[in-house]
Amino acid sequence: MDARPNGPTTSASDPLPREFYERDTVTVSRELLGQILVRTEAAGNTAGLIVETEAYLTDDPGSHASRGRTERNSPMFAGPGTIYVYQIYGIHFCLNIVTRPAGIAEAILIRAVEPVGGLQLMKQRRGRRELKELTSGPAKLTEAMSIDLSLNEGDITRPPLYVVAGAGTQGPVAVAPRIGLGADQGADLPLRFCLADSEYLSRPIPSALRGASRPRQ
DNA sequence: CACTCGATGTTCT
DNA sequence: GAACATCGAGTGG
Repeated sequence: MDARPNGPTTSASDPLPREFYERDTVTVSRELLGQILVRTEAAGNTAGLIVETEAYLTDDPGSHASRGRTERNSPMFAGPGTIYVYQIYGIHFCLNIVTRPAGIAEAILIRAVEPVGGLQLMKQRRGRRELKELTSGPAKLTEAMSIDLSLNEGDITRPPLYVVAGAGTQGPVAVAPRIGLGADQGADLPLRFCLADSEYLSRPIPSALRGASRPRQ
């Protein structure tokens, strides 16, 4: 146990606290970049540096909650720090983290991470060796880190799935339209956040949005 | 190398 | 039928 005499007993490897998530969803989406997603389990631990997120907001036609509460999206209404895992196309899983207080359905989709721990395990689960193919997509990272519906409605502030402080955003952050949404789903809203220099993005940042902050290839 | 297409199960749009 | 995705096969520069 921690034996410090006074003050908060937090250290670099402690999960980020609930207060981190209980803020404006766009702010949290940006600030998750550069933090580390950790998955602990008996088979071994895996970890990834968060490099890409997307915000899904209230009255957002792209959100699963845009037409109200259903059995699937109910974790989105369950308060800050709630894990929302959904199955897409019946076969893949995507990881979201809820931000707003209970009753307000906003969440952040984790779209890509950079592998930083448990690489052997990730390669096994993904059936691939190339680092860039392990976690460069929302359903790739859940496969690599063994994230499925068993974690749905869980708590992102404690094991077996949580976030710890990483280096944060050191390089430029790119803001772009979200991926995979139709014209009637807010396809143009700038709610995708990326570490612009990362090699592990799910898709390239649109060239039109990549100017100023890019040093030069 | 870029692009297209079909197939894969579950949920709700 | 389409969806916040991925993979592999096929086609064409």
